[in-house]
Amino acid sequence: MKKTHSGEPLKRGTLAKKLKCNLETIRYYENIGIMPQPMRTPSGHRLYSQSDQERLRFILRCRELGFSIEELRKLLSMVDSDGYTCGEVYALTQKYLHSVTNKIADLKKLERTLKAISKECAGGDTPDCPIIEALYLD
Amino acid sequence: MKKTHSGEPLKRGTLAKKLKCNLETIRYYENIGIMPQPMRTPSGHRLYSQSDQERLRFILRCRELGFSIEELRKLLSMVDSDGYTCGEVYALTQKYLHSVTNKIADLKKLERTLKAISKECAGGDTPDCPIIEALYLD
DNA sequence: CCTTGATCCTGTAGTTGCTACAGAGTGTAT
DNA sequence: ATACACTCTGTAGCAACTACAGGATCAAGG
Repeated sequence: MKKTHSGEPLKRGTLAKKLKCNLETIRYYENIGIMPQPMRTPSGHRLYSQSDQERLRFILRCRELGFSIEELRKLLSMVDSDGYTCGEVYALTQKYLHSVTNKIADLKKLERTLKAISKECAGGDTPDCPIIEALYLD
Repeated sequence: MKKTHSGEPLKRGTLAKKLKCNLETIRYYENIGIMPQPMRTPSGHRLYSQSDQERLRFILRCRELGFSIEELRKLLSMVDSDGYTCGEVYALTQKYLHSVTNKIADLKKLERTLKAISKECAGGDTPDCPIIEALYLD
């Protein structure tokens, strides 16, 4: 058992466990170019530095917040160029926030519809369910 | 120009236009077995009967409501067996309604987070955006 | 030192729910 | 007759992963 100092480079599996993501996801992010090619041990195993780890955490957080990979790419290119301004990031975030707000509205409408069509139906043993009818008929 | 009586079987393209879905989607639903194999003209063109049309509309509506294909399969198998009870349909609907309600809650949380991290940021010309920092740092 | 089992490597195929082609065969309007 | 729209088939592509196969390498126990 090796003692792990924090700040030490980690292998793929260890990093995946630490950040609670799938092992293959990390390689996937490398393939699509949003994670850098990490250092390798002499035998070819990947080694993720502290800053690699931070970048992955950033990516995972953004994904968790629901940013698409393309939106993430934009965000990352701002970060990478180090030439972003607050305004640019704000604009991207607001645009995304907007889509989230819209999605909520859509889902609420859907919720209302589902509640409405299932209200008639107490869930008894009878066939001729009003839910099916609501969906099936004109 | 041929006069179209309502109730007449339609070809794929016409049905797609009528129900406002993509042409290929109909064939896809046939391939995965949720639409029946329709009649064919002597030369092999698909012809959709009135009941085919109703079934497709049912499918499209359920999809629009966000039911997954698997959930839809269950719903359809109930309809097809004609042996469903109100209770079964109700259970499926409630389960799905639950997932919708959860999704709304998740998105609202996300909305709050996005608003919170973008509040600090007025959108000026300065680098060092608090949004990036909120996502990047520990 | 050697073996065993965990971990790593690569490339590729599968997932969901479509959508879009290519290349060939029809249908229809003028 | 010819042009053009439509249809047919199988297959490939999309997002964003996830899972595999078949092989190399590493770490720990005996």
